[in-house]
Amino acid sequence: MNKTTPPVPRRLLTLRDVSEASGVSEMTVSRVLRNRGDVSDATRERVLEAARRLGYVPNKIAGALASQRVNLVGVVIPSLSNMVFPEVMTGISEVLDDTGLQPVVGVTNYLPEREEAVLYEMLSWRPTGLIIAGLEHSDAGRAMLEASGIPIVEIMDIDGSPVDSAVGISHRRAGRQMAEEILAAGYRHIAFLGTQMPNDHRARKRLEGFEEALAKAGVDLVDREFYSGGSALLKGREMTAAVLNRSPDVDFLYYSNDMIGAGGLLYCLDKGLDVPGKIGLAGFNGVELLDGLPRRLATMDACRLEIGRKAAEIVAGKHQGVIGGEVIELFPTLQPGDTIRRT
Amino acid sequence: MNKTTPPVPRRLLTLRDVSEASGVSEMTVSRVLRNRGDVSDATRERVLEAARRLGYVPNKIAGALASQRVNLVGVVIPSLSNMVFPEVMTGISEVLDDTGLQPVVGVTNYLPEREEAVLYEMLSWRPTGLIIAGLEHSDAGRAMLEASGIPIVEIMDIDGSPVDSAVGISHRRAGRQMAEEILAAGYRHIAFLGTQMPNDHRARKRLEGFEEALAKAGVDLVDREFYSGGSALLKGREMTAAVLNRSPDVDFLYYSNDMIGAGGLLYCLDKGLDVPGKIGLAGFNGVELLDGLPRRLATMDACRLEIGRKAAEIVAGKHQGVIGGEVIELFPTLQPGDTIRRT
DNA sequence: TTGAAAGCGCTAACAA
DNA sequence: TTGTTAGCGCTTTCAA
Repeated sequence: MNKTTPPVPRRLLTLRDVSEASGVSEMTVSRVLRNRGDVSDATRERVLEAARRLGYVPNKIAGALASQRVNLVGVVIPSLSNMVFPEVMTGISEVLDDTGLQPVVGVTNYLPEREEAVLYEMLSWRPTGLIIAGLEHSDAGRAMLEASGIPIVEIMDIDGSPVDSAVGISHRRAGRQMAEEILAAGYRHIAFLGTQMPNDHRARKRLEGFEEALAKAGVDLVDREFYSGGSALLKGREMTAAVLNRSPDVDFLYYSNDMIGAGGLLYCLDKGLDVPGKIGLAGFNGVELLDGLPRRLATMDACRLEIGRKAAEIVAGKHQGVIGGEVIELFPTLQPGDTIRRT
Repeated sequence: MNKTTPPVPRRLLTLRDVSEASGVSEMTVSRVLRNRGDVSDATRERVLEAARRLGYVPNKIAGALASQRVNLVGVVIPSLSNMVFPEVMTGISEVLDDTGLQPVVGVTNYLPEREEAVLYEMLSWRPTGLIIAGLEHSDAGRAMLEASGIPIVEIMDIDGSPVDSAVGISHRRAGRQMAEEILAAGYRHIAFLGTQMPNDHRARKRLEGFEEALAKAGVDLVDREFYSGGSALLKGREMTAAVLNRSPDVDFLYYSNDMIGAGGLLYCLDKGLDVPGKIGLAGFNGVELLDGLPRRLATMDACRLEIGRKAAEIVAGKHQGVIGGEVIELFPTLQPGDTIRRT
């Protein structure tokens, strides 16, 4: 079948094989392959040639055990499918790429017990550091983090007490800010549309901040609607239809994320509703998808890229002089777009 | 600060610590923690209690080295941000969750040199198996895969020669099928809009198949437009505007993915064009986003979930009796939606 | 049912 | 600049 396949070894190659093939001690081979210590150019060449010819791939398991060093950074996030975490990952990768550290992703699906299992699994590989979304963990999870002895960075959120370091925004404040903007524009009959996720603490905090600011102005939510599963864009349409039917006097729709907000916007435009005159809309996240919609949905950027970058910097030890335990708050910008009345 | 933090150990715990705390040999502790061999209930309890109390997390590095077994499956994909790979990951996780195997993701950004680096890094952890997108790899990459001695599953595409096993669809055929559908509907002035990505071999093959089928009917592409970077939805609009300006007689727009297709659809609807009467559109992937659009874009489902599942099953050894080297072709369904004329 | 010895493949530390 | 020795923390194997 294969004409030019190099002879498939019956067992995996070890340093010893390269050592024998190059006539140099294992130790020197190890030095060459790690670019460590002084090795003569001649020796280096011999070793590299032999390693290449044999197709040797080092065994990091043995290396890590011997050196007590692992170039892995655990990243624990609730989901990959909602557009926000891929961007966080991008920020993390950007920074780690220069450091020799490798991110390893674990996904929890917003389930505390999954988080615990993922954490246990990750920590058992003794990573150099760990980045984890959110400040809320099970007691056991928190205990593991505390006992891990490595830098822990909790990301996305800063409304709470981190185990070690934290990088994020205040979702409570973000909710408040949006509420204030909406009130300032004169809307008073406001509904909330969000995900049915008891463990999405950030969405919960945004809603709390939102209602708090409304209450301060003597305004209560007129209606609320929750969904779970399915196409967010479609759900946004359906929820919006439901709310507008049930509460015809509503003049503002606050969505817990941009995808359902986009669905709501498309629905309103389909129906020929006057946006933002008769009815305003706002989402959250600042996803780039919004740029292509017929009208720009009001939103707040969640600083995803920057959160990833800063978290990676902390793990990589780039914030020198700090003994850990730093909290970095980022400040999202409110993008009023075209779906909030100008005042 | 912390009232109830368990005493933070100055060094990480080892089996020996649990052994001493429970008065049982390391070997027996190891057995208990792995549920292996016969251990009396009394001993088991003592050990588990001690491990829990100390907050012991096993060191998988040492375990893997000693046992020559690693419960990791490498997954190498080009990108996390385009909606298709998260779904593949979901399929993989679904199957692996029952097997004790853990996926570890590496992202290549469609760069062959990154792929090579990621592969090297992954293989150096001696995973149980490896799932990798695409059939095209650098020579060195292919050599590493062949020498790895583990099950390799190349996914998404079957138009080529796999190193070992493969699960995917024929993108060439998918392109042909869509072309035939479009021709059957009577469209003749067809343009292609896609990504500017020399290393997106699957998009390339779809276009090749597409043009091949057109040629068979004596039809040539009227126009083509490529983009890179930015919001796909917005780019879809811009590209569509450009094509319609440049080639006013175009009656069909074939997009290389659903996101730009969705942008194009929104643009056409904005402009009040008669879709699908005067102009038809089609994308590729079958992303759930499409469900929320004002009109359903024609597309082909890429079988992402199923590809992930099948690949994981192969790696997990669930296809017994097969000695490896199996190729599983899946058959995407063409969803004509509302953007191709009915004939 | 439990324990003791050997060693997985590599690297730290030291010696030559 | 190169080599030797002694583990890293666990599991395999074999003995008790």
